[in-house]
Amino acid sequence: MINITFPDGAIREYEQGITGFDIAASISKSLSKKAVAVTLNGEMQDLAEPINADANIALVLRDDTAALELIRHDAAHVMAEAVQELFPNTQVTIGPVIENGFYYDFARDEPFHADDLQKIEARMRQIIGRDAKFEKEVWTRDQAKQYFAAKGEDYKVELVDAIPEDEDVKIYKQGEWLDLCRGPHLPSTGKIGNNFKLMKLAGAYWRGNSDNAMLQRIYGTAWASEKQLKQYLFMLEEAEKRDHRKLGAEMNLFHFQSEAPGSVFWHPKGWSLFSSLIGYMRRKQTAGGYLEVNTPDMLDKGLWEQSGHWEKYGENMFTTTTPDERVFALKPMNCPGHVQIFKNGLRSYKELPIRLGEFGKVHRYEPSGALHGLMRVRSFTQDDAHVFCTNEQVTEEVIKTNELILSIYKDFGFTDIRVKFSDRPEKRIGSDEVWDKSEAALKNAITKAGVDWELNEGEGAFYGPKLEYVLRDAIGRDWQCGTLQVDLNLPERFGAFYIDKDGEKKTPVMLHRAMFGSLERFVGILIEHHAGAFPLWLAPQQVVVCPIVSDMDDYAIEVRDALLAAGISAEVDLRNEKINYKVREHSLQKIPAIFVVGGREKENGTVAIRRFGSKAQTILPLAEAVTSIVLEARAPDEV
RNA sequence: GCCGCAGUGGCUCAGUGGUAGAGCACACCCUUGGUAAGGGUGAGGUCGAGAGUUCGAUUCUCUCCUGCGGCACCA
Repeated sequence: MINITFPDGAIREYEQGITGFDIAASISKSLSKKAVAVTLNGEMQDLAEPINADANIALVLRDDTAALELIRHDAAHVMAEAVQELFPNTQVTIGPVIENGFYYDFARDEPFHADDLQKIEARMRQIIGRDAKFEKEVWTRDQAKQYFAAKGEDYKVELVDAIPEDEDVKIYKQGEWLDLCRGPHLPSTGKIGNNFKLMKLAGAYWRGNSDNAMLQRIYGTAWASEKQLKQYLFMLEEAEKRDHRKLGAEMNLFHFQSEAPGSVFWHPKGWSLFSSLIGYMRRKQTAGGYLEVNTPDMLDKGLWEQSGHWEKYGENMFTTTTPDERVFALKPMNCPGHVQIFKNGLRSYKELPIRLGEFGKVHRYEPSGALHGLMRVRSFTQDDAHVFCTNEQVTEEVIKTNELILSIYKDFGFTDIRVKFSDRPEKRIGSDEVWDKSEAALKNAITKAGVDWELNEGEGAFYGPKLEYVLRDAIGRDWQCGTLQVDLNLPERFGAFYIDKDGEKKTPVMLHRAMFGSLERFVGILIEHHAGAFPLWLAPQQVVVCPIVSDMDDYAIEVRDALLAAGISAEVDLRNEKINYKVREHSLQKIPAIFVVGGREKENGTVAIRRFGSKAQTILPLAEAVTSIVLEARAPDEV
């Protein structure tokens, strides 16, 4: 007999080899119907798996969050079966659960088409209707390899080979179909339910490696209930409405065109936003002890060879050859330029730390398929800075920078921040000893700063380890923005030094950091975060004044001028249109405030204010209205 | 870069092997209307680029460019 402990602490005795299903049945019939799996000492397993020793168990019911993973995983299996039934010459590869759903990668000579998805989905519903049991078998390695080889499933053979020697080769059958799988699964396909949808087709490399074959991936979403599925689909629609590319065009902020792929044409309103960000950041940096500089966009190839960029970053660089045959590269980073400023003249330890900031526009030849609106471009502006300091100052500078970064995100309403620590990449410069030092220094500093971080192995910059600040927007999407890197390599390569107390030359440590990261991307994030409805301080156009009839035009202009004089960006809409029309149009443009002026307002020297997102009208004397807008339009650092 | 899909007036989209249409936007006229689309008239397109098939291509084929969804890469 074995002792089974339940979540409420109750202990019951059962015969050895009893299954989760039997245990559920021993408690109640309804429980045995609802249960889909069991966690044994915290690990989920099949309901049908025998339990052979004392254990803590908890039954997993179909509506539990934990069951969602099984629903999605099983949906992937069913999709694979459906695909093989419909398209016999298709190999199956892997099909994991992902956030919100699942996918399965297939190898097939013919491409799938969008309308195949409906067919596959219909077949999946049939398979689910058959309600076949998921049955686990343990095979020998050879048996599995022979089976899959005979079926022409080359990828599965490779997967069997990759299973560690001490692990069983598990097979799950669902009716006639079977797959190599670690499990666990639901009791039967019927438990998956019908709340799933195939979403899209995509190419994906086998094992995520671009040297490997391109497979065909089908993505699906699956949920426990219809309500959840609908909610998810609704959320996707909402996200689409916020798409910065769509809003950017509608709100006349910027555009792209094919002659400059990946480079932005900023329109007046978009540039106003962009400039507000720079103005804000300039104030924050000045307050933080930074000095602003500006360095050349194009520098001789030789300098990039010296920095190591030519070798390690060359494939991302734009170059140009002048009529006199010199080769220049457009800067992909600002650091080499900043080192030149540091080096220009003798530096004393008394000057350190020196913090040089630049709103530098960098150019990077990004793979064509990576381009994506403002989020991924080929030329972008960084709020880049380099802090030159002594070894002893690293910790304090990292802590300061970290504080500054977090306070900035907070000003923009981002409080859900994750920090990733990326250590040495394969493609790098400098010795392992130097890397040991710089990684330790950065780790030590952020630990002191009290930052929780997760390791991002091998993702550092080629010259040093880095922190990446990932922020989560209003609808739960993550964006990488800030970065903070410790660099012991470039200063040495460039022969930068300062004279220390003892009169000796010392090589400074260089911290690279950006807070917005890319201004372009940050604007994109803000557009999506606010769904285009910017807070007053950022809104490119803050107020529009609309006269109701043309007799009020002169007063409307007076109101507009009062706003302009107070530093508010305001326009007046004198068009021969009804007030309804004007309100609609300016609301679609998400202008934060519409000042409506008619006969009553003109007579009383007031304005009727309608704020974006509300139908309410507030009547205020003009001077008061201007003051309240001015107060609200202050940047967060000026409040 | 790789896989798949797409590219028609400023925007959203319809359509055809015999050189194109709608709505919105735009211009002009009428209308002066209190908080999400008043009415009329008009102008606007070498149907992404190049080549091929054809008597004839925006439509079919190929190549390229750009975009979209992923993958890979990354701020």
